[in-house]
Amino acid sequence: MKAKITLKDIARELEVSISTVSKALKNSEEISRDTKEKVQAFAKLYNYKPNNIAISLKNKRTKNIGVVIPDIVHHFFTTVIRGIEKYANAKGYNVIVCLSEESFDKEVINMEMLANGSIDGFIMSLSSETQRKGDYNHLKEVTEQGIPVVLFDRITQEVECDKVVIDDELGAYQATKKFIDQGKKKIALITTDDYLSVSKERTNGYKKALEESPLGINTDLMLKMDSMEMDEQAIKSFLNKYEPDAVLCVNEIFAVYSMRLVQEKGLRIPEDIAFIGFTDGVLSKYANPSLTVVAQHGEKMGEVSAQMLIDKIESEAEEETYQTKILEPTLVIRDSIAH
Amino acid sequence: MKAKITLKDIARELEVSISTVSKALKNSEEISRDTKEKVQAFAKLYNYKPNNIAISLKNKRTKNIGVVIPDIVHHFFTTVIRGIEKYANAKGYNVIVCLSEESFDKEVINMEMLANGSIDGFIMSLSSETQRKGDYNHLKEVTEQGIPVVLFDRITQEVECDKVVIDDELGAYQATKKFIDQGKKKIALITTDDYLSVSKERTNGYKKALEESPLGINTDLMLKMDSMEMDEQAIKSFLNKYEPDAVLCVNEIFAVYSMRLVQEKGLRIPEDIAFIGFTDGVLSKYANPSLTVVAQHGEKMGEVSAQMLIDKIESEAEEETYQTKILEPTLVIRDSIAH
DNA sequence: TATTAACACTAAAACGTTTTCGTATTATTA
DNA sequence: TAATAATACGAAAACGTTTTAGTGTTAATA
Repeated sequence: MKAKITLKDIARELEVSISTVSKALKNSEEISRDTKEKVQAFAKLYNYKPNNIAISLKNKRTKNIGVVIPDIVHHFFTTVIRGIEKYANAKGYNVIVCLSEESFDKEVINMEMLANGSIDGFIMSLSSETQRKGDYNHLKEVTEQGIPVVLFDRITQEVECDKVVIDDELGAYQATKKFIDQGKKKIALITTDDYLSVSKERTNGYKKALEESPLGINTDLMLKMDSMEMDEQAIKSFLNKYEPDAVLCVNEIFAVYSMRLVQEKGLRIPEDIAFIGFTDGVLSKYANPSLTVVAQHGEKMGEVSAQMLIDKIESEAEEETYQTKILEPTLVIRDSIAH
Repeated sequence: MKAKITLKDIARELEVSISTVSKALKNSEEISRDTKEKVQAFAKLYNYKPNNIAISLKNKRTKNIGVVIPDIVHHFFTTVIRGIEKYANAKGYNVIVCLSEESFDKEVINMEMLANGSIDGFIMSLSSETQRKGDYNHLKEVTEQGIPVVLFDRITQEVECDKVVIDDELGAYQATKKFIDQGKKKIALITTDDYLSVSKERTNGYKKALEESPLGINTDLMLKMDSMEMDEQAIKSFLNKYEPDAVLCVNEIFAVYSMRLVQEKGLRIPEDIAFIGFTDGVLSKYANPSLTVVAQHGEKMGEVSAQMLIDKIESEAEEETYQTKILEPTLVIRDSIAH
């Protein structure tokens, strides 16, 4: 086992001072060519690499980004992480991932753990419990300490920081409009409770499109699930009772499961009943029929978030100006609707 | 913006030395009750939290774990991360996630980046390129430095370290056996090239089961794809040409896609042709029909990996003894086979 | 020849902790 | 009363860097 070599070791071996070694490795003008060559050769030979922790302590920059998300076993979040990782890595940053598991307490604990010097900034999406409680003090404390934060997807207006969202309302609006244009008459919505910012937006878009149309809003056709978890029975009885000819679902799973239910009843997709979901994950692609979805471009979202955060981290200026970036969703047309 | 308070700040305010503050906060016997109360009250008031970086530098422990995986947009890896995160977090460790994107170079760069003090140990699964090249010097260097490594799932025997795998051979064996017992006669395998350790094991299990049966091995019935990526045409012509009555696939996607193909041809699942896949992800659960799979228990694998790693990190002893844990897969029976 | 400039290098502080060792003050014992 | 022990605290080193402010030597200038 060969331990890592330090500046001190090199200095001792070469009988120069630590500062000389440090400067020589940085190719400083102050050091003679001879010494530089000697030091650099030695460093290379013994594979010297500066200790990240020491550097972090010195310049109060860790080159780490903290990412706090509710759940990692979710295609959308997973693509966001990939986007963050891609951009951050290119900029020399590492990504520390913490999962809140939709719990307020875990979110708080994770943030506190990281806020004590471990990271230069946060990228996060709020847990459902946090959004339900509406308690954002942990976020406020962090921003007050001067640690930059970027919120994405599940955001709140109560914290002043950079934000990245997709236009969920627009996505739902476009999807609903599509149904209307295709002559669907009983357009249903399967969503979750409004405490999730995204569900709310999507519901708004759905309503808006219907309001603008001759169809108008029929609240009977709106099913609100208690959580993102599947309640198979609720969906089953809803579909049987109201027999919609089009269904917009706020995620993939609701949609795919609903498709299976109506297929078992002998209905044809999309002729008898059409489906559009949210999130362009594996499920949509490989479902039978494949599912038309409002794509959220998670990877793009991750990249944008990382870019905004790193810009803030690296900007000297202490500007207190924050922006919200709104990404446009796209409708990915597949076989669950006519085309 | 209120900056973080340090020991020095408290010492100055309270007109005591830094050491006194440090000890007081640790409730040291050396310090008088009066002073301790004073210091602790002050610290609480100003929300003092020790700086992680300084502590890391001091005791050469970062309480960070580096996780290097080929891809995060994969249900299996995602569940492993969750398992790691869960265990690590409970032990006070953070998880730094790096993606190799199946690239050897990225794997090397990521490891080098983290190995310079940022982490106390690695948990990783090899990129396909690394397995193909068979170059494990980056791993060897790290272990030689005394940094503990745990390899999971995609492992190699050429590096001495702890390992966690599921018994892929057994999983494939059991699945194939299931087909045989159900009277299937033309049992096909859709796999990838053997450079992936897991594909190899699974192929072995498939062969073993057939060898033991009257059916024997028919290499015509084994389709090797070039990579984990879908090649729809290859699968299509394979299924059309050999018309198997049972198919074992090394992942979900191959299976779900194949099921759709045969359904389009009018075959009934599982009567005419049955399917079993690997990885118990969302696809299997929501496919139509739902897919029987060999579950890999990713979360368990993550937990076990984290436990092995943290044990090594925290064990004083410099024992050079490594173990390989083999987890048993389970067959999750769903509608793609008779039952 | 005396002064200045250029060169090549070193000492030391700083980042924020922890910890060992030392010491002044008071209390206890012989 | 003198020696010793207990108490409560501080100084300083250490972790591995970076960087500022010197410093001694040689070369160039007046």
